[in-house]
Amino acid sequence: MQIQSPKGTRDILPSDIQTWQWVEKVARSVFETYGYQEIRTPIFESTELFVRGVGDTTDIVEKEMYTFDDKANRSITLRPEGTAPVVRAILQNRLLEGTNVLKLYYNGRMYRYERPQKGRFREHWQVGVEAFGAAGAAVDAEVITLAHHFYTTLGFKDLMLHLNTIGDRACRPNYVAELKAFTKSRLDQFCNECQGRYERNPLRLFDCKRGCREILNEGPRLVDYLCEPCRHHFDSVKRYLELSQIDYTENPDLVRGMDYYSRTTFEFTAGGLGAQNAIGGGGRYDYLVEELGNKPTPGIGFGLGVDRIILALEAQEVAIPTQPPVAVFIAVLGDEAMLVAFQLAQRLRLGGIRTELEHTGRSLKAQMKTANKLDARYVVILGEDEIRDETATVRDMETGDQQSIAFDQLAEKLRTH
RNA sequence: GUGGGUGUAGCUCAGGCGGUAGAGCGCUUGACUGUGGAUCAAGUGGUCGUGGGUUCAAAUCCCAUCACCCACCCCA
Repeated sequence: MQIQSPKGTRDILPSDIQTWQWVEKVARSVFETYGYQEIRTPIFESTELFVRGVGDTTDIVEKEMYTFDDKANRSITLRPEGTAPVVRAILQNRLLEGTNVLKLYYNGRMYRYERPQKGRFREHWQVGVEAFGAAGAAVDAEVITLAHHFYTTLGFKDLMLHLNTIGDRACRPNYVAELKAFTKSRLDQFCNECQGRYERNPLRLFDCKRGCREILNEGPRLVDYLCEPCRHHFDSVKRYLELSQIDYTENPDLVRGMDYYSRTTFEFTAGGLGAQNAIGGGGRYDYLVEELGNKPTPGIGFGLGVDRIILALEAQEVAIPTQPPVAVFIAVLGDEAMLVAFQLAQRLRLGGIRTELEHTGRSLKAQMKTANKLDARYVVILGEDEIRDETATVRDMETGDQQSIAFDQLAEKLRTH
């Protein structure tokens, strides 16, 4: 039996790599434009970080983590998300000390033990940003603007922004209590799963894709329970977005999967992805730093799924800038020519020209075919005549023109093209 | 964890009423003794996912198993 990659993992092949590199390049470039610096954290962490950070009643922690004991019986978990590790890192390295606002971005693989489907993998790539130290609504809007900037730079056509607020410590408990009371009186009308949600995390009732959501239309609305500061914060975020001319839909159902969120939550969805259509999301987490043992520090961030973004770009047929793998192909005829070709190739490469040469000694016709398939702009032909005259025959594959160029001028001539 | 679908050549897929395995693309070679993209021709290529059963005979029927895909759950 052939050994296969583990379920839910996959190889990113050379034929796809330019798309990946492009998405990563755009992310870096946009994030740095907004003043973010990269941070890299370990791919595994102490299990406790996620239990405390993400929340022990969340699905991620309850059933989706890759957790194991190391040889010294420490409980280790492959990171399922990026925010908690970043918070751990800034606390451990005292990055908040002496800093006003700290802006970081990351790019890495995340691990969740879930049943794979379209746009969902056990190993997936996320890029994200985190901003610490600013409590004002302008930062919320800035992060959302950054995300929007990123998606539109990539060329997304079919993009939607969903926006919500989930209140804070002052007002959310009141609302949750009302919601529970409302739900309890008609619990028998809810599906089995929602009855479980009622126990564990009532806000998740809004996630139900069956009929239960209907029942809640009659129930209490979070917007009616927001405290004054939360209401004002939300209004400000919306005003900033309107100033930036970013369209959004208020979506009161948007409750995110981690316990650490407060106030603003948002999510971007894209067409062409099937059921898993969220290509990024985030929110404010003003209590997370405190939860992980430091003095209270406001924070907000968002993460985007690279795998899904690439699927959506393909579905939306967005053109991706690519370059041919080689610029110059050296066609070689005979063993003598090979000795010369090897040296010439090295000279071109030292000159920064992407160069490939024939390694299997086929007919010139076959070599031309290969050069064509590689989309090389030039073919340098080396046979007996060329060796004798120390002059290469250079063919422009676009125009079909051919000329003779002395060996010692080759690098310079080809570079200027 | 639950449901449905699919596994045949490197890739995309036919064949399915049991009777020695097919196409297109790719790759190699040739038509064109040192010149690509087009055309034509020849060649290359498969323990028909795996194991078992029925049968004179199984890619085809039956059972089991594995893998992948899609959906639920949840999320990126």
